[in-house]
Amino acid sequence: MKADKISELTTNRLSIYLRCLNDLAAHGIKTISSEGLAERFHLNSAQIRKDLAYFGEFGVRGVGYYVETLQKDLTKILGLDTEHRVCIIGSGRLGTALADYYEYTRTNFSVVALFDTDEAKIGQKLGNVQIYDINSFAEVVEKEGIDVAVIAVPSAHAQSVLDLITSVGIKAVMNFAPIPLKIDDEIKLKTVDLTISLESLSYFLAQPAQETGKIVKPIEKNRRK
Amino acid sequence: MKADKISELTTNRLSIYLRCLNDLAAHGIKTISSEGLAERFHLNSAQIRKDLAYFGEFGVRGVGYYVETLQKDLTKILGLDTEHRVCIIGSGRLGTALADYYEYTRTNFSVVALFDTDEAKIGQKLGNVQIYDINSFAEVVEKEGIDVAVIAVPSAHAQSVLDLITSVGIKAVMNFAPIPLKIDDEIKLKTVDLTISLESLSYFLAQPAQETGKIVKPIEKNRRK
DNA sequence: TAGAGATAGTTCAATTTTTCACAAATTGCG
DNA sequence: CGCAATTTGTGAAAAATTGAACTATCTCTA
Repeated sequence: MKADKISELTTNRLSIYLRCLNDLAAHGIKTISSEGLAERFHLNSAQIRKDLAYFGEFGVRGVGYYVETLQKDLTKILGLDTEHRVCIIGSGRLGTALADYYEYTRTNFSVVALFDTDEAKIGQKLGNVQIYDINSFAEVVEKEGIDVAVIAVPSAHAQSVLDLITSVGIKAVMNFAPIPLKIDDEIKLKTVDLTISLESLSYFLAQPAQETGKIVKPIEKNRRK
Repeated sequence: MKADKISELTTNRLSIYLRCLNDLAAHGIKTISSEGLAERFHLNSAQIRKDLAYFGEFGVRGVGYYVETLQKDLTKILGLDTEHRVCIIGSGRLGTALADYYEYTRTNFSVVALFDTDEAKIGQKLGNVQIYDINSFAEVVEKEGIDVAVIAVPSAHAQSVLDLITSVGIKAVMNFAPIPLKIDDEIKLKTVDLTISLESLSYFLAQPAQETGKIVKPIEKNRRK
């Protein structure tokens, strides 16, 4: 199949497939068909085949996919075989929790710096990660070879932090501030919005108990005061 | 407009609009047009109008939307005017960080219980939230009037925890375990996958520096061993 | 109070994403 | 070896989502 622009929905699913394969491998399973994968993990087999087909031919007709081989292929496709150095801007509750979390779940990303504006925090360490003054951002990024930034500051400061991040040439950014940010085309910004997630549940709970996502009465029209 | 099935993409955007309105209100702005909202927050004006139109007529032609009124309407639509009681299953790093985070960011959700299997943790308190034995799940849910559950356990246990949650009648679940879960139709499961988010950045960084999301060489075909 | 200007609500077209269904390829058995 | 059983990869249909264009409505000014 043509390897053109790949949708983010597709790459997100590749992440999921990889974790499913890890699970299968841990259970000693050697080969799996798309149908088998779909059944075990509540996925759609046609979608699995199509997603994989964007990147090459990994399967063997009549057999399925070799778990171990596909694991390796996906790892490579997702770039999980190269290391990245991450900084987190904002060493508040969320920032420190993230530093902790990412430290703990060993991945190819390692947190090498935290940044803050708070005099009381600057100079301290969280685990073995130094908290730096945000004013020294450019030089620390340079010195530490940082290529990924995580925004964990209050919404009001998120845009200016993003501008700072892009100004030093970092191209991959993860944002936890629940506000839309303006980005340049060449930047990859991934927003995780814990607020939306909760409000999504809130909306669901506010609906009369029927199927998910039905609405009943439209609210009456506003008029000029 | 017809108020039929509302897409989750739409309700997610309502959350975003609400935060934009909060921002505007904080700046003392009284009215805003869809175009104005779109420009300030990098959104699409047609989409804003359409999303809102699913729920009623909130705007005044020739004027726009009244910030304060629309805030109230969206708050109501999203069910943010009613309180919900949340439990978090898994009091490890992630679980405690989430308890902390949700406690801190005052919303209409309050964390009222943590659950764990670890004897050392059971009976302790995190802030003023009790850590309970997972074996007493049903009775604590009943006693505390819990209607929302958060899964913050390792992937391997996520499905059985979800089954437990649904067995006691909880309908809204937030899942942080990075594995696909099987759910009943009447349950609302919202997964936040911090792993996917990172791997998404990893994929981006693995691509040759062009536009976002291009792929270059398909991997060669597998053959039977 | 009539007309110009602004802007919401709606319809329709374009795009993206998912799903279906089938031809092509591979294996294993008789 | 040849045929039945599998299962992939893919083209095309269907569904969902987005975006643009149009119409209706409201305000304000003269």
